[in-house]
Amino acid sequence: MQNLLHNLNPEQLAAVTLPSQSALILAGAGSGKTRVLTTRIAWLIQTGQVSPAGIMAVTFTNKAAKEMLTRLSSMLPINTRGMWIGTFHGLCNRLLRTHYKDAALPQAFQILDSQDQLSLIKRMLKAANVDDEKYPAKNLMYFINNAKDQGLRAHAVEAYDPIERKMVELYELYDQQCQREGVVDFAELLLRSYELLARNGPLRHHYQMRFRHILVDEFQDTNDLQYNLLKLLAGHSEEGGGAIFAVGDDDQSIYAFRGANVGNMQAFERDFRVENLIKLEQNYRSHGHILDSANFLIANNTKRLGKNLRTDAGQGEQVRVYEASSDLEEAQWIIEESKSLMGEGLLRKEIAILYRSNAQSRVIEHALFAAGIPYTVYGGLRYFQRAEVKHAIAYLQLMDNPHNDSAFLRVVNFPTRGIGVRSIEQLQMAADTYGVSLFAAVPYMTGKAGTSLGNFVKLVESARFETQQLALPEMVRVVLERSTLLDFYQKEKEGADRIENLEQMVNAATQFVQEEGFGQGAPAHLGPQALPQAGDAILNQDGIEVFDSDAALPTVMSPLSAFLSHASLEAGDAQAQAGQDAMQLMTVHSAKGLEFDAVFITGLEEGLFPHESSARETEGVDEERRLMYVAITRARRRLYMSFTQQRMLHGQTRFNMKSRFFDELPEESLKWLSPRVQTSWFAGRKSQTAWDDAEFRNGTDNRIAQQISQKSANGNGSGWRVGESVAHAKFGEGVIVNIEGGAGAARAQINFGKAGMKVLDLSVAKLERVGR
DNA sequence: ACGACACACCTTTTT
DNA sequence: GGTGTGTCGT
Repeated sequence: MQNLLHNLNPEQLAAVTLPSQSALILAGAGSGKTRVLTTRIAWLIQTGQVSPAGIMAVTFTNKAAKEMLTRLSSMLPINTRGMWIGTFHGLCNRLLRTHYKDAALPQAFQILDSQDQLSLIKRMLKAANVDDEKYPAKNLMYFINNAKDQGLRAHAVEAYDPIERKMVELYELYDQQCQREGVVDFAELLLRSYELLARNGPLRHHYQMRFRHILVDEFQDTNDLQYNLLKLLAGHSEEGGGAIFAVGDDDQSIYAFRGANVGNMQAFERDFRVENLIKLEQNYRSHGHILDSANFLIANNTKRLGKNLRTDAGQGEQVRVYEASSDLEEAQWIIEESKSLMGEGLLRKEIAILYRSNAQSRVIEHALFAAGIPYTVYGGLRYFQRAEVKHAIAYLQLMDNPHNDSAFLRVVNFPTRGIGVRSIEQLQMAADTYGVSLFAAVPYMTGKAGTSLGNFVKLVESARFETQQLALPEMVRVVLERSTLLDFYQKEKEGADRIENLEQMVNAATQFVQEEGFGQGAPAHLGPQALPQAGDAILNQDGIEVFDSDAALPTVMSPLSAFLSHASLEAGDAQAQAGQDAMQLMTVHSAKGLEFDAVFITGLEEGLFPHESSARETEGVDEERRLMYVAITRARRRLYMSFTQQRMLHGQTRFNMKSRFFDELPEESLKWLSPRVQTSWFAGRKSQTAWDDAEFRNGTDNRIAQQISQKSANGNGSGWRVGESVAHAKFGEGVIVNIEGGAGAARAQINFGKAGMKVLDLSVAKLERVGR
């Protein structure tokens, strides 16, 4: 035990060893939050306060769950299998699989990912003859998911106008369709679990008694439904329910747009009468100037629980700020700075380039590519989302649950087998009239269409029959061949990668079977536990029946069903250029939870960061500021910030002012690098030794050349320059967007931000240069 | 059934 | 600017 608690600071130690009551841990960035969470679990078990089966730990991502399991098993020599550690969705899946009957789901229910959900909605709208101009599928999807995230079924949604009433109606229809197909969307996993526990007293009681300790990571990201589900699981303390150990950071709440409710932290304090609020403010990550910047900035937010990070590391270096003339030049600057960082011995993978929106990555990628620097971009297409993989999965889905219409439509004519849109239309009509799935409607079809559709059905059924006795990996292999997917891509010119991905699926299945214990022997159990396990309860009329051996697992769930839910819940990594030392490009959102020696925060401009669409909402800018806070706190030793005068976005050149966040940072922690470009772009360029002319001419983009001509055109007698920052007595600070007319009669269009866009006569208006 | 073209979209993301 | 989707013509 000494070992476990060794090296914890006083606050961490206090948190880890709290009594068995609900507690809120306010854990700042880099304060060792995961360590506290896992040590708490280990300590509870080691001191005999709880058995592994009494632990539930919830995270938001599979990555976080895995990390927790890995660390835990290195701390304790115990089988983590009895614990429920996983994502909200993963654990809800486990619950629903175990109690599928009570949840009114078919045993082989399948999970729709967002793509499938959207296609189901589109299909439904078409079948119901709904005007998709008036009710776009995406809006409806948003509407439905929002309602579900708040725990509302269609009948409970309040509609205030005819449009909303119709949406509610379609929501109801959607749920019916899902039920018919035996599929659930992501939000449904949670809502169905909530309803199951809310309605089923004995079951609720069972789990309340079982989970003595529920630990929640990133609590600030919970939505209303997740919070209510936790409340239900923990029960009231008077009833002797378990304790919730919530760890979160209100300053890092950046997911309000997807329903997260920071208010849950205060609600939790109130609802659970939290007596133990512990703040972890000791930061083990960043140097002083970086931390000062973060603290200074976030102090501008009201409505905080209040927290100030401190570090024992020295002040370190100042934050370096750079004003670029354009997005291209910004990219070039990043490359020069990175090169010198690497010259200092920094690994490429220790350098991160962050941006607010994905669209910004292109210019940077382009420049990195031209400079021959290896890089990886986060947020690409995941393994299980690739078209060819989804096709193969669809065949497997049909074998496990033929009523999944999304799967049916995806592959009924892929590879092509002469089943056209007409046949599908007819089949759809038949399915509608008889109220059955497309698969089940096939026997009603006659003629040529009937024959070809019948053959498809036969294909699926024979594949299912033939693979019944096979282990999952072999089953996958057979399906790849029987579906003729492999043949199809063999003939494709660019099919090599796709074939490789398909073959990769056999490996994925092998690995899955091993990790989840469907094979023989005791598995090394590290995967997130999305499945019912030995020790989980099944409730029947007589009471509670408990699995006592792994042998009981297959009766709850076939390996195939398990694998399919794994594929939906864990989309897999984006293309893993594993092991490669490459610079890291990502949005600020996806950087959350990561850390790097050096970080570039780019595009710090009004309208971009903070993003213009956030300015309208009252809470919007606060969330942008938290986002900036997250960005700053990613850096260990070196932090760079940049903004540009001119940027190409959505095919248009925009002139933005520097971000308001610069005014919220401590001046003494910033080091403004002198801009290369001020009065003359060309002169500025020439002074840069790093840019030789060859590089310039073969450069990343000939837009640079265009800029020169533009500059010289504008750099006429007016004395002012497009992109230049100016100050006006009444309108405040602004940026020159355009200059019209010649010397003497020049007028400038100026973006004053809050004061709006103005056109001023340069010979009259009193403008001052804002230079750095 | 497939390729060509027009058109709309464009903040952030996990499950 | 770029991508992805939808419709049309062959």
